[in-house]
Amino acid sequence: MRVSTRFSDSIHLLAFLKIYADQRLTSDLIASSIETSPVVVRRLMGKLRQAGLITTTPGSAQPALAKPLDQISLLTIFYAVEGDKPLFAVDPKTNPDCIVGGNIQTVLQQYYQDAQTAAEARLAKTSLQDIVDNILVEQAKKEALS
Amino acid sequence: MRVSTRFSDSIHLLAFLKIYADQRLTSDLIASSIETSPVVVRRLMGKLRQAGLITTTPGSAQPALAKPLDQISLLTIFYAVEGDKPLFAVDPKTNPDCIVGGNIQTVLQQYYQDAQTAAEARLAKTSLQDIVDNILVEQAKKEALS
DNA sequence: ATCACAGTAATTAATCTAGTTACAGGAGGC
DNA sequence: GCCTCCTGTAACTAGATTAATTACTGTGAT
Repeated sequence: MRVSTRFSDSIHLLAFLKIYADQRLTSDLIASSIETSPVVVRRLMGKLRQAGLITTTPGSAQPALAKPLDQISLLTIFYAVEGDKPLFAVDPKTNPDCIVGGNIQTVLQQYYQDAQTAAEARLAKTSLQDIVDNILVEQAKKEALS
Repeated sequence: MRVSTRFSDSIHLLAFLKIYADQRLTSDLIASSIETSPVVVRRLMGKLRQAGLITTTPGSAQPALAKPLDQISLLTIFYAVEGDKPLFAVDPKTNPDCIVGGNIQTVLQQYYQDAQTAAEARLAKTSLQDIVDNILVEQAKKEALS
């Protein structure tokens, strides 16, 4: 698994805050939707809070989105919870006395960065609003069938 | 680390086969350039052979590229050694009875795939020829300075 | 004061990667 | 044939990362 489910779970969490805004948003309730533990949820919320995406109140179950949905992109969320690690890793330890080993890192770095940037540009195009909209559409489809 | 150094090391290995084609290409020699063990090199070569990128002879140190350099893209190599796993993981276990948990996987799947496809398109644009050319250019720069 | 909850550290278990050891079998020289 | 060097692989080990769990401190509301 390349990128941990932290990213996926964080999107889930933020969408949950919006769609169930009328509920008491305890970490327990959120955890039951993600099917994880409340501690994992609180840790995720900690990262999202540090990134300025949500506000929380210690002791009180009232997390809230800090920005409008359409101003939170998937890329913003990605950086909040996973952004410190590159998607593609360059082997940092190769033989500097070899023509290949001595130059491969420099060469790969640029191509890897290009590929990562292309993926990030895609993530930047999608907002949490798109995610929430799509979730509601999918839900409506299900209900139409039942 | 998202993508293991297998990818990076495989590119290294293939470039090495080209640049040092005049040497006895034992797994030991290649390993000394990547700074890993000969077994790791032979395992990588196994995957590259299965993918049709190189030919090898059991018992004899003569691995060779199976295609022209410009017909091997970074994407081909990526698939050969890492291609079975997505770059972004969707949490497979969420609560189906929740509007978010029940639909998030379907929704994220598409966006994740788009991001991965964008990265892959970038990798497809670069060939092993580009890598080898760049390595030789970098090496020439170093030699010019000394 | 009490109760429900957030925030967070520490530990555990599962998974993945890379490295190592070990060994079976092919290639080629003698 | 036999010896040596090599590939191909399996099995095991060590380290890193993730997610889950336990346990605790401290806040907010009643």
